[in-house]
Amino acid sequence: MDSVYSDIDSNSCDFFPHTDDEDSRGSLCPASPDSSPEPEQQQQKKRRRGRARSEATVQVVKKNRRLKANDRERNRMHNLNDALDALRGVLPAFPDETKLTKIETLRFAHNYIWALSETIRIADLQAGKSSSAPLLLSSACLAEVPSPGSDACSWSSSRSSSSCSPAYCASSPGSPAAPEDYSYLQPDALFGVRGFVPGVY
DNA sequence: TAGGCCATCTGGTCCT
DNA sequence: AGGACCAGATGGCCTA
Repeated sequence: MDSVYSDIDSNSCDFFPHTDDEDSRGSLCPASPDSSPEPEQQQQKKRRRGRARSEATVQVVKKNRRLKANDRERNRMHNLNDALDALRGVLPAFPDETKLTKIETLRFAHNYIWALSETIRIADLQAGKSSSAPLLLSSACLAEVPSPGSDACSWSSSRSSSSCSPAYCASSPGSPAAPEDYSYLQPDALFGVRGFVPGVY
């Protein structure tokens, strides 16, 4: 097995066995700040030693760096997927138990949060309380969420629907359903996430 | 077989 | 300088 750094070890300074491309060659062996100026011949010698890495070694070093970056990127995406799984875990389950896709999960979560907020708001109104208080989700409100399985409503899942679709009206969304009932809290109604056709579920 | 979803790789950009 | 983040490309798998 050929050592990645064999070339470096034999040709560059021991303190900076470093890895970079052509641009950084000049910094391979920095002179100590307090060192007095050296003869031109010695300086040239050092420059030559710093320059002596082969092209193949540079390629190998770059490849290693790429592999490392790939590994980090993989871990990053795994973390992202773990977070999505956690999010799926706290959302109401679908009747057919099929796993939500990533985009479906995000849209469902968005709608779910909106619906829970609506629930709180309506509950507050019905209780004769002021609705000016900030909306906070509580376990009592979560208990309002009915079990899955009802008529589906549908909304366009197109990306251009950010302005008026209930799914995207986060601050003060227009109600996707009659404000007096809670049917919109049911999973099917929450999304249209799968482009559900009414009556299919 | 086409289309959707996904994982991975990759190069660019931004941030610390 | 190195890591995080992002978006495009690519190929595999699955389903209608």
